[in-house]
Amino acid sequence: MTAPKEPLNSPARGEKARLSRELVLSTALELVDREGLDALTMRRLGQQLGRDPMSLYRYAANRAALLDGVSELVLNELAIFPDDPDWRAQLRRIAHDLRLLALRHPNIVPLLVTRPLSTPLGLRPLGTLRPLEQILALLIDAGFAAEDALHVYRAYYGFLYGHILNELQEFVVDPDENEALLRLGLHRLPVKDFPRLRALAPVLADYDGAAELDQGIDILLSGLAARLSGPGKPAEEALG
Amino acid sequence: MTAPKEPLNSPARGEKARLSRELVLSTALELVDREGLDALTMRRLGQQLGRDPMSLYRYAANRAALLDGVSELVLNELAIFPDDPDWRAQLRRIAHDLRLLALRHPNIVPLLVTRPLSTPLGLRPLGTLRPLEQILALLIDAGFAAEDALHVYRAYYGFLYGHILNELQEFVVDPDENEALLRLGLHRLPVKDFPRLRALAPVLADYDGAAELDQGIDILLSGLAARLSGPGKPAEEALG
DNA sequence: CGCCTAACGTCTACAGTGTAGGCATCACCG
DNA sequence: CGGTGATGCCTACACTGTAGACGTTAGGCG
Repeated sequence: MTAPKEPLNSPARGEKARLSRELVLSTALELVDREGLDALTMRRLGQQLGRDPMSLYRYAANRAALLDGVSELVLNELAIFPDDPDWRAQLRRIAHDLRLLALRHPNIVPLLVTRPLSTPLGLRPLGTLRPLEQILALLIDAGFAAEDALHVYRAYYGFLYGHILNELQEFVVDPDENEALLRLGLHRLPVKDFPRLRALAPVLADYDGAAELDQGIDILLSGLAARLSGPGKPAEEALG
Repeated sequence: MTAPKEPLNSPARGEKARLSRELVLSTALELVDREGLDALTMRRLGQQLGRDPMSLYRYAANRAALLDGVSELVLNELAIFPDDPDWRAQLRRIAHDLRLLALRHPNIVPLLVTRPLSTPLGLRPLGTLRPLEQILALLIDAGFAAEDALHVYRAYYGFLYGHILNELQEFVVDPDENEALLRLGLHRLPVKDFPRLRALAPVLADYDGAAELDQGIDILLSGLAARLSGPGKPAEEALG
C-alpha cells in the first residue's frame, strides 16, 4: 500500500503535472472549444485535468471568475500595435484579427459579449481592458483629441462586435447540407409571412464576412474622420 | 375536507388564474427584469405563479425554449412600419426604440444577443425574425435591390447591437456613487498601464447614448447610400 | 344529464450542478 | 530536523433541469 497509487479511473488523459492558472485556463478553453460552454463544469474540467474539481478553486474563485479567465486568455491572442502611425490600417487589421479569432473560438463569443455586461468597467480582468487602452493610445498618438478618440473607439468596437455577432448567427457548422434553405432551416418559415427572407436564402448562404466587415469599417472610418477633427487635418469640420 | 383547499404556503402572490403561455412568459419577464437572468429557474417561476414547477413544461419544452419565448416577448414590443416611405427616418426611429427597449430590459439583452448564436436562422422563434423581414421589406420597397437591402440590414443591425452592448457595458446602476472613477471601478486600474483610460473617466461617466447612436446611424446610412445603388437615386456611385 | 377524452397540474425521483469547510499531503526554508 | 504555507482531496449541502407516472379538471358529444 506504499505504492504511489495512481488512480486508475478518472483521468481522461495522462496530464498529471502540477496545476497552474495557465494550465487550468487553457484546458478550460480547449474544453469549451471542443464541446461548448455548457460542457465547462467544474467537475468536467477537473476530470479533464485528472484532478479533484475542488482543486480548481485555488486558481479561480468562482465559475464566473473562471469564465472571465478564459475570456482574458482568448483576448490575449489579439495583438495590437499602438505605435503604428497608420491608424486606419491598424484598426482594419485589428478588426480582421478579432473576426478570425471569433471564428476560431466561436463558443467563447457569448462570453466576450456577455460577461462585461455584468461587471463594471474597472473590475474587469485587466487583459480584457488592454485592447481599449491600446486603441485609445493608437488614436490619441495619431492626433485625435482624447474625447474624440473615445467616440471613435465606441463606434468602431460597437460595429465590430455587432458584425461578429451577425456573422456567427448566420454561420452554420454543418457543411454537408448544401441546399441553402435547408442549411439555414429557412424551409420551416411560412412563405406568406417571410417572403423576402426566403427569397434571399442563396445570398444568406454565402456570406462573405471579411468583405462585409471591410466595407463597414471603411464607411465608419471615413465617416468618422469627416465628422471629427481628425489626426492629419485638425479642423476639417463636418462635410454633410 | 371538501373545501377548495387553497394552499396557504407557497404562492408569493395571489395569482391563481389558469395558466397560459402568455401568463407564463410575462411572469418570467417580470422576474428577469426584477432579479436578473439567474433568478429565472423553473422552481422560482413556478413559485411566482403559485404552481408546481412542472406545470411550466406544458408551455415551454425546455428552459431554453422558455428563454426564447421571453426574447420573443420582448422583441414584440418593437414596432416597425415597413410602409414608411422615409426609410432613413424609420431606421433611425427603430434604432432608438430598440435602444430604449434594451435600457428598459437590460437583463434580457444577453438573451437577445446570445440565443441566436446557438440556433440556426430558420429555427428561431418567428417573432424574432419579424424585424429582419420587415426591415428588408422597408428597404426593398424604398427601392433597394434585395441583395443590397440585406447588406444594409447587416451593417445597420450589426452596428445597432454593437452600440447597445457598448452602452450597457458602461451603464452603471448605482447612481449614489457620483464619483466617476468609483462608479466605474476605474480606481482599481494601475495608473501606469492604463493612463488614457483613467484620464477619460469623467467622459466615460456621462455617456450620451442617444446622441452617440444617432451619429453612428448617420454615418452608416449616408455611407451606405453612397456606396450602393440607393433608392431615390438609383445609380449614385461611390463618392469617395 | 352522463360520459369520454384530452388537456392540465402535481408528485416523486434522479442525475448533475456550484461550492463551503475540514483534512491530508507535499515542497521548501530556516 | 521541525515547521509552515501551498496544494489537492473528500464529504456534504442546497439547488438545478427534467423524465415518468399519477390525479384532476374542463369541454364537447351522445
